[in-house]
Amino acid sequence: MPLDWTDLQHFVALAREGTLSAAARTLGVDHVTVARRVAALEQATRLKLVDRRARAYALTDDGRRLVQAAGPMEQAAFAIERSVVASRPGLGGEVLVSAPPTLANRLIAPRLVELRRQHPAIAIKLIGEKRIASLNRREADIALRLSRPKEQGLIARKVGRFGFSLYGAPDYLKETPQHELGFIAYDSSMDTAPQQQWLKMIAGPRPIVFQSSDLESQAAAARSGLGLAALPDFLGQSDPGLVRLDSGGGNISREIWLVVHRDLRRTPLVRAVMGFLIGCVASA
Amino acid sequence: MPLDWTDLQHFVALAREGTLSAAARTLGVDHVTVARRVAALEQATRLKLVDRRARAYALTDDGRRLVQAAGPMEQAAFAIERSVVASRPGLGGEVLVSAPPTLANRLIAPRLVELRRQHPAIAIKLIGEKRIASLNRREADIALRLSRPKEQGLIARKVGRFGFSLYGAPDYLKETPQHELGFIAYDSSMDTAPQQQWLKMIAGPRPIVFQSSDLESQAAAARSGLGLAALPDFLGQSDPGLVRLDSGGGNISREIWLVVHRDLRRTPLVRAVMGFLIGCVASA
DNA sequence: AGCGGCATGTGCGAAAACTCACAATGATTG
DNA sequence: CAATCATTGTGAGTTTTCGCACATGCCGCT
Repeated sequence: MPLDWTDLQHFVALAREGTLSAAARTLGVDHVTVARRVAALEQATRLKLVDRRARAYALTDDGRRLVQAAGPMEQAAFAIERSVVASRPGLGGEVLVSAPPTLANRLIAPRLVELRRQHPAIAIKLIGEKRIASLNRREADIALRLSRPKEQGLIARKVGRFGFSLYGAPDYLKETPQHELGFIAYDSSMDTAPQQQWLKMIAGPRPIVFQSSDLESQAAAARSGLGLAALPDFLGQSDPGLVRLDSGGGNISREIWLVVHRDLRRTPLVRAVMGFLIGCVASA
Repeated sequence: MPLDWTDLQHFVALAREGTLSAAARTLGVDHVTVARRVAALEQATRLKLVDRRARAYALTDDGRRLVQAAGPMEQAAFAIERSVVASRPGLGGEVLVSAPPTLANRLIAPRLVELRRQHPAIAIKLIGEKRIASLNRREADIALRLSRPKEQGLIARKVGRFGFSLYGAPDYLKETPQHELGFIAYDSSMDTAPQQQWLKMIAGPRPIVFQSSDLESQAAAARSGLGLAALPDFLGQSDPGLVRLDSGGGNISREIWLVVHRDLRRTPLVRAVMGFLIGCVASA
């Protein structure tokens, strides 16, 4: 009798995520279940697949071979999930949308009511995470990204652009001389982002007084008079507690890319949501 | 959360086998389980995948699409099973061998004891069926066939040849004039087999007095004096109750092919069994 | 060095899945 | 046309599987 495919599924998830807990999260089960199913697979194959180490599991040679053989199976499983979504008739069902947090909160979320009015049966699940969701693994059906993705099988389309400017509280700007201005930046994990490098260039020798991974926090800090933050114009312009400062040092802008998997691009449901998203970012 | 792979496995089995019962047999579960898992898959995908008809299930359009998408997944699963077998270390474990019934009974089974003496840890599961087992689906690890297979990924090697001759009981041959001889043949499902066509050519207008799908039955009938049967020489020669008749009309012989999947050909365990099988048929 | 976060292992209770046995239905065959 | 075979459907009982809660252990940070 054949191997249990669920055992394989759990094992592949463990191999990809590295830990029982992470694998359990992606599978929507308890970590104990993952451990049990992997043990079951080891017994069914009579192979030792993992070394139980303290903090994380390590695959044995046999385990690596099995994962390699199982890679195509997982890809096929993802293709099936996409096929299921693509088969959904009409304009009803759940669509997973991934977008950078600020885009999600400021441009999309406020206008979801419009979509719901037009297509009451569409339920959007909006994932506002900085981590780029994998469309291949169907962590999302549609994604908004700030750069063109390079992955296989994905269709990307430039749908908008927005500029960054320096924003601060009006009182702060009035009271503070140019050379004493403080700056608000991303944390160092974003050092490679263009807007971060642009901000640091503008700041020059002047101090960075606050770092946050979250743009909303930076905006709030700027609003309270802590310093200047590089914010998207769609965020800064609409905030009555902030004014735009002409930085003098040129401006920077980023593109917005709409990304969808090839398998889903013709699905009515997905197309409807894509149209809605384009409307959201066109105004930026 | 992702689809349950076991649901997919059961659905694919149902689609391939056509009935709940047959799918349940290949999966080693009860037919109720297959029905329940397919229902679960329908609920998870929110698609109607099968039409419950009286005698057998019929796939809907969505079901067919899903099966098509799942085909690669099943292929990958079979590849994994082969990979598991190929990973087995040393000369121990179970090997599934498929061979035509007579070859299995007469050439292989009597010599299994030799293999067991040489490699005590090898357990052979010998499947003596006329139906050709699929090596791709891992219904068998090694197969002996009477013709070269055309399937992808399989390695075939000619390992022997055996001739057919007419055999009958000595008394029957002495007492019966040539033109009154009766013949013993396969049933009509084997009409395309060369030995069957050869027998009918020899028989000419003379009657076929008995048909059986089983060579052993034909031999037994011939032994009892019912008529002449076309038997492999390795079978007829070793039977003291039968004598070979020079048919005059030329002879016929069939090749024996040893077939193994490419993924398994280098596995020590499989190689050992292959060597044993070659030894079995070389004497034919 | 102490502490917080994250990961794994264990025991138990609850829930779900599976098997078994039997009934019903429809197709095929003599 | 009856009978038989194979399949699907239903209900009951039992096994198994799963999730929760807690304990333990390791790493990184202060």
